[in-house]
Amino acid sequence: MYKIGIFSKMNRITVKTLRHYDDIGLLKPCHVDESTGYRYYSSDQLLSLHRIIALKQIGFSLGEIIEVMGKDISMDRMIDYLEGKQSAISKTIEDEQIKLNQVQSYLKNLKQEVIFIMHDVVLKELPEVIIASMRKKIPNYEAFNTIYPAMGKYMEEQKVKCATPGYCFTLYHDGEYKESDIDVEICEAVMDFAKDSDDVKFKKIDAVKTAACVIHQGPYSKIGIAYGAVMKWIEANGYEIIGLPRESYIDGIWNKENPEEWLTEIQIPVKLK
Amino acid sequence: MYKIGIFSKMNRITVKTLRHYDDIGLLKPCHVDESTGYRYYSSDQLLSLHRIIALKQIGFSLGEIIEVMGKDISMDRMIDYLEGKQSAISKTIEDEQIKLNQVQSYLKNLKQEVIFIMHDVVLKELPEVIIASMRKKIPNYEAFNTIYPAMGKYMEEQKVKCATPGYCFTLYHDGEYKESDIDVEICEAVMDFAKDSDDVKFKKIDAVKTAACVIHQGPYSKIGIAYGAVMKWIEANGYEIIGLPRESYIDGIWNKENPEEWLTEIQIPVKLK
DNA sequence: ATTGACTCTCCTGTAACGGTAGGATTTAGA
DNA sequence: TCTAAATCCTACCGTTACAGGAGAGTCAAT
Repeated sequence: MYKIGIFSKMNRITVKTLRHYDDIGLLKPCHVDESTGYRYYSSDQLLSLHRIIALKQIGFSLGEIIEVMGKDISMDRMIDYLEGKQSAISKTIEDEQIKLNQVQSYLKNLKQEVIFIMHDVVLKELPEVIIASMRKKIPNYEAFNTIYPAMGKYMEEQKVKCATPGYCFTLYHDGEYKESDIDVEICEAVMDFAKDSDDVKFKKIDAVKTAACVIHQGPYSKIGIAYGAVMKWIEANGYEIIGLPRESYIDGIWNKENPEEWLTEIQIPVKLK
Repeated sequence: MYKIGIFSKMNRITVKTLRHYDDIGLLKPCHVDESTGYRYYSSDQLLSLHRIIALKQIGFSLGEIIEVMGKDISMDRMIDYLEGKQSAISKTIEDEQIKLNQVQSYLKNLKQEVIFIMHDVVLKELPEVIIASMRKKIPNYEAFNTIYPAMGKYMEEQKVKCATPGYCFTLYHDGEYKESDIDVEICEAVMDFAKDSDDVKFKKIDAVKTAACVIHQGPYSKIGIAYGAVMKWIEANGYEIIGLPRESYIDGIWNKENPEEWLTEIQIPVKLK
């Protein structure tokens, strides 16, 4: 029969921890003095404690340890538990590996000192949405000024409600950068389907599990820098592009006078290579 | 100016989280209505939020994010931070890899069903201690009965105090298992140095950073099973032995009549290969 | 009897929110 | 214009596995 201090030293575990295990019912002392409340442990309990520590080392939570130690657990059940742990651990390793890549690409960027305005790349999910879309070949970028109003007008006529928050983006269908005859599709998230017109079509687009996103601040003429940053990031972090990039408009001519304040988010569907 | 709900949807982040960031001063809404307390965000803040999410994704704590975003942090400082993260992440990956190995070796054991009594292997540190030791060649295992009392007697004469908790163990110096002429060293942790005798020597032994430990319950004749279990574990988990195994006596003839209740801990200094 | 080493319970704090309660406000539809 | 639904607010508790500390009681040796 050992007092708590000595028992704690025998196992290189703190007194606090032993008391905690008592509190939660994981390891009750074999005897507690009624008048003083002193806890007394026996050497048998070293075995239990040993087991507890072993399970903790392989990532079991205390709750799980109570479960597997409390009742005589069947071997199959134990195997299930362990296999659960196995995949959980594998997952964390993968996740940490992804983080590590990201940190390293940040470091590389910072050290190269090429870009002073950092573009923070974030991975996020894009939900499924219903969109009104209009695909056109336009002669040049100026022509945006004509097609956006056209779609807006049609939607107003049809009393189509836009989604909240607004989500309005452009897809570029050309494989390459072009300055003329650009094949663009402008899209706006809506609440529900409506009648298609010759120009405006309604369709549902699937959710995107992972998209690499950056925000570009400033006029569209400088958006190339942001594109460059994401592309570099995607390359550096071992992802590949699996869909058309979206240019989502947050702030622009419609609500901000100063082009330096315009905000656009580039969203590129990706997956790990 | 967006209300919290819409702003949360724009970023796929919960309202709770935004309120939390407000509370801790990480991202204050650009305007708060004085009478209603309603929070209003501007699209500028998307940029900040984006950055916050990016930093979180690479493992920054909110506290750290406040630091790096609050004041204009120098690039060198940022590099320091990132390098810190880098090594932290590498460390977790290593640790998780170790866990994974352990889980897998458990699974292998369980599925083979060879051993029904599980031996839980625990890694722990062994502290530096001063010991009284007596190294002898003994003709057979029976002879332990003679040498232990001999050392005990000398220590009593010299009024040497044993350490608390008691730590008494045997080192086997033979490379191989032998049944006769066994080269053993019996050791007992003491409080301080004392005068050496011909037989009994005092010395300090270094701490062991990592030792693989199992507890064996039962008579010494069956301790081989426990040895087998640790050895197998060490092999399976990619460790190698870097010192003499210690057999530490917890319960034995001196306090338990029934040999089935005896407890012995095997401690083997190891390191990752 | 005193001192110092242990021990006890109880309370608070950690990180990053999630859940819920109870009440105020805004918006949409009738 | 009225009501109901949606949205918002603050405030408090719960999560994990303990650590730290306060204040008080206990034990062994001098």
